[in-house]
Amino acid sequence: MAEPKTIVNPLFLRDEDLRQGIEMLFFAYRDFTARGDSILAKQHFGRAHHRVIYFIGRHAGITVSELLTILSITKQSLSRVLSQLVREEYVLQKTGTQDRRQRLLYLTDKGRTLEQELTSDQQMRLAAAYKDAGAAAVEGFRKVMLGAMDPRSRKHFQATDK
Amino acid sequence: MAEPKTIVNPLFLRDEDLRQGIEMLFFAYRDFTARGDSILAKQHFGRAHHRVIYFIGRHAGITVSELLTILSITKQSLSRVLSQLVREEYVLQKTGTQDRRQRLLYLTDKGRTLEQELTSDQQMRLAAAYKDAGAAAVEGFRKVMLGAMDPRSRKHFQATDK
DNA sequence: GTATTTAAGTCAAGCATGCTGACATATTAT
DNA sequence: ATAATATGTCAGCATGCTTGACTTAAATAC
Repeated sequence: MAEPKTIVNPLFLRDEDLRQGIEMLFFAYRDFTARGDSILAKQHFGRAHHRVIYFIGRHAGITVSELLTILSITKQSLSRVLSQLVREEYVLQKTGTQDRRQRLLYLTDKGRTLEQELTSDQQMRLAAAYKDAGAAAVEGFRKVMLGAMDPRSRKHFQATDK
Repeated sequence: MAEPKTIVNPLFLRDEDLRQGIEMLFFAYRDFTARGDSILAKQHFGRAHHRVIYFIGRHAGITVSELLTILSITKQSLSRVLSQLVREEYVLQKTGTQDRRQRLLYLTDKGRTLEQELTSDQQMRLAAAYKDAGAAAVEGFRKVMLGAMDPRSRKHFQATDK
């Protein structure tokens, strides 16, 4: 306690404060995704399936390459997950009309049902946190989260904003 | 667009608002960990090594079972990572004095150097986000994050608080 | 109209992270 | 002496991500 061991303190923020922030991200993200993981495990799916289903649900008609960009993974990684979801009829592919090379992705009814099950759990969890924290806190949460992500990710929240 | 497809709207929070929150967690967490992942990949380590090094650095002398509790993984999963870190001299094990069954874990100098490299990147990132957002926003961020995690995780931030 | 680029898919191999189950050893507690 | 606890280990399995090398079909450029 006598000697501060960190000289790196650029903004009057203590090492301790920043470590708490780091840990909050770790614990919140882990706990936030745990329930979905266990739902998915029952149908032999993983978190990757959740992300794919989520973003197809969010952006119906998204192309494969757009999805790759959002997820920042390789097409080989996506391929295994996506082809499983198509094979088991959670996702439907339609050939693009403008560009017939594209495969536009949509959720089937079955896919939408699963998406809702997964997403609504996270929504309820977040809604409860938002409610407890209050509107001002939510605005602060959004500001910090936007600041913590890459500018490239931040763009997802600009056009989509209310 | 005529039919609202989500009836679940318990707190006057729109589906859209909650989805943005979900996505913010996804993007922020991913971007937040990406740099560390790439540093670790160079020494053939992964994110699991980071977490172990981080929490040993944070709680010098932590026991294996305490570490397992924090990380919420099995001892078999930890074992692989931990024994690597011990073998490559990032982590040092000392037999407990009170209970000689325990292995108290400490970072070596080499471990502390790596820990600093990994953590300082995240600290700088978070410090910048905190600074841009302002003190009130940081308090809001903390409130929401605490609300989003499990009560069990929340406990980590109670005793440790300023 | 041929050549190039682009969108998507596939095969193969490799590594990291997690899991379950089954034991083994040393030490502490009853 | 026996039981419980802390730690470690072996084996096997699923998942998720990677790089690299190709293929096919369609659009675009020259």
